[in-house]
Amino acid sequence: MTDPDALVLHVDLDQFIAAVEVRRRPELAGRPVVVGGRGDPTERGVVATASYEARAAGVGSGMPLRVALRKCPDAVFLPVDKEAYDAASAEVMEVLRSLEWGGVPVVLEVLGWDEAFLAAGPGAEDGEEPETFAERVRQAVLDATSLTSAVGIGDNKLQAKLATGFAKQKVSGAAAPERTPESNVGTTGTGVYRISSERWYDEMGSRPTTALWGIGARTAARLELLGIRTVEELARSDAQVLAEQIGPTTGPWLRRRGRGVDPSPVDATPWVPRGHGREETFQQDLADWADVERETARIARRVTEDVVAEGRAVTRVGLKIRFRPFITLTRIHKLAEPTLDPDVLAAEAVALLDRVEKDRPVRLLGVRLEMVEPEGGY
DNA sequence: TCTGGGGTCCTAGGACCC
DNA sequence: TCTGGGGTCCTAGGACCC
Repeated sequence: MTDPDALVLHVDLDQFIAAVEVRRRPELAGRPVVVGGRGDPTERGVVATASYEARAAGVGSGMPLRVALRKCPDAVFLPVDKEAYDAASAEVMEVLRSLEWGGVPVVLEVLGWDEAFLAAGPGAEDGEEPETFAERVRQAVLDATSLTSAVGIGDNKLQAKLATGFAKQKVSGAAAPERTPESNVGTTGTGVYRISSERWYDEMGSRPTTALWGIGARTAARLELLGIRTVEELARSDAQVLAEQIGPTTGPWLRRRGRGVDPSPVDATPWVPRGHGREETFQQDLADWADVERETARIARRVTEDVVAEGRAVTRVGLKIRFRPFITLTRIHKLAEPTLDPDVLAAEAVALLDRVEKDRPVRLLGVRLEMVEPEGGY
């Protein structure tokens, strides 16, 4: 019998941003939709999400909007509407939070707009199989929000998260690229996938290390220098060498990833932000330093509003500046006294500009404000 | 065709103190 | 006069994720 205590589910909404846009504009269904920037594909900006139809034309997230326009001239381009996605996300999370598994409320860890981990709550009773529960999760979200999702099941968060990726391949993957998630609604067994510790190496062993959650191209390249290319090679690697070459914390962590081990619990503690920031890429580079100072102060005041809403004073002020062509610097300063005074914070941000060379046109400016730790810690 | 924006966490190195 | 080393704070940058 399956012990639900040992299991983790990961829920991931399909094409969340594009799906939210199509949901409120049904006439867009079936059309290529690209969401990004201010919705003008001739401006500087990149694709946040592309619908399946746009993906079929070669549009992918992170791609400059101008490139997306060239690849898919028929696409509908829409601006990023954060408030709409916040609201839709809250709808989804409320549905998930209300679910019971084994007769008790689930433990829900929200991971972003469109992702969450679920675990059985304390005292849950054995009974409903995880695959059955996973289908119930998808159906509940669909019924309440009209949004489709995939669910991964694993013995821990790492496995569940990776399983969701496989579930999505089953829905929209290479074998049937023309299928949409909608065509699978109601069909049992699609959009759900399970990985287990017993099957870990069968599923993951021969895949490149980048297939793991938390290993990107840079880390994969470093591992390759040590002769480690696949997940199984990472799992079998010398712990000593990894700790020496990669670091005493990150080395062992990477090796655990390779072995499919992830001891981190599903944690329902609400997220408390460390800070807030805003950055802006200008449509035209700023050549006049007076403009740079004015824009820095403006952004700093804007971020101050976000922080004031949080109610915790600022301890550190950070500046990010990107020059032409694409040279990025950061400067940060710890304040003598925590404050929420907009004038002080704007002045601190502008003062950081004196710590960079003022000799090139500015492409981007960003201000980040870090807050004092809340009472009781994070 | 130039390469977004909002976050977090880790590491390395310098300064400073004991 | 020289030397070693540990601990902590601070900053800059790297890496990753959604």
